[in-house]
Amino acid sequence: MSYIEQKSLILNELTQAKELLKQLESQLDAATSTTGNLLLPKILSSFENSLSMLSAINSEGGTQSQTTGSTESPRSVNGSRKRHCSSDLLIGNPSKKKKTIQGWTEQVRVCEQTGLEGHLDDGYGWRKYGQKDILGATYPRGYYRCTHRNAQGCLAMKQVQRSDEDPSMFSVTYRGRHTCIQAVHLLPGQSQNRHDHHDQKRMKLQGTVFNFQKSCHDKTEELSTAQVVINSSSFSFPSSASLPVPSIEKESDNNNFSSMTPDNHFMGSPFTSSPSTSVSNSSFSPNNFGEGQSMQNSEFDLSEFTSAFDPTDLYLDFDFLDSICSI
DNA sequence: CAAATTTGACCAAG
DNA sequence: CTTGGTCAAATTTG
Repeated sequence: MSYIEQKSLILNELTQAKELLKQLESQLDAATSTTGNLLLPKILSSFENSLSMLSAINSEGGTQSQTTGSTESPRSVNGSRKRHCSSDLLIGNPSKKKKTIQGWTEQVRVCEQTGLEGHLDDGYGWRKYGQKDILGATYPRGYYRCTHRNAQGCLAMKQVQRSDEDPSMFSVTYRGRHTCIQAVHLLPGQSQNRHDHHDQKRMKLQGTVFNFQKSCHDKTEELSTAQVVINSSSFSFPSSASLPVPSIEKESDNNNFSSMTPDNHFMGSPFTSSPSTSVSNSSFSPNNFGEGQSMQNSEFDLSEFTSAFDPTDLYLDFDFLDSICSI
């Protein structure tokens, strides 16, 4: 079956499911189910987002599956490139191109419009390892990697860049997946905090407006951009965490927001809220750190993070879509 | 003291 | 050459 055929099938199914959801919504309205009414718009918007993003996927290229198929970067894990003795290393490993694009798994824009202390935490510890001025951008781009890179070989990274036109908006680009276990959050004393933290986050995200827009660039590594507009109007966050805050904010001369952290979930909220992380990543998500995946089945919050980052996976990560995948 | 950040230099790709 | 990404020494932070 060709890629295009699969795509149209999935589109059909999604559209149908969306219509069904609309019907369900109207029925629920009549029945006045308050809890359901909160969820339905989210689910609906997820469908619409999925549809738009799916149609954005290049039909013949299959760019996403390609890029994410090899999520792990080619760079050596031990990766030390020494400045002085680098020659032997590179000669010994000539095949490796070291960096390249291919790992971009998700790009999320986080915009905190009103909230000041909106401390969106993605639950991970990040260590900044670089900052660069980007051509055409007013603000520098910060480079972060997982704190546990050395300890656990976690290759997750992210880039944070403040938007030029709207300085209150950050563009966060994730690369790689977390294979680490965030020890902080597993501590008995703090696990409860983390739980609460999550709950707050979830509540917060209920007031979130999601605008998924296609970024139909010609670059193959470019993925659909999820624009997350967060109306954190009434939520104040205890800035309990000593989370790594991008240095951008420090140099913010003007901003009223003093502690904004451009963080987010890997998957954006409409997806994280579905506990159906049965992980339907059939073909993708080649995780070489097999032991790190043991958490999938048990911990709900962890399963959120271990889910695939490939948008393709994201969209198909619904239970009722599993059948479609098997087409 | 360790851990995180800053910052200029290095490196590959275009 | 320029540009974006990374390294690592120096510095800051807790």
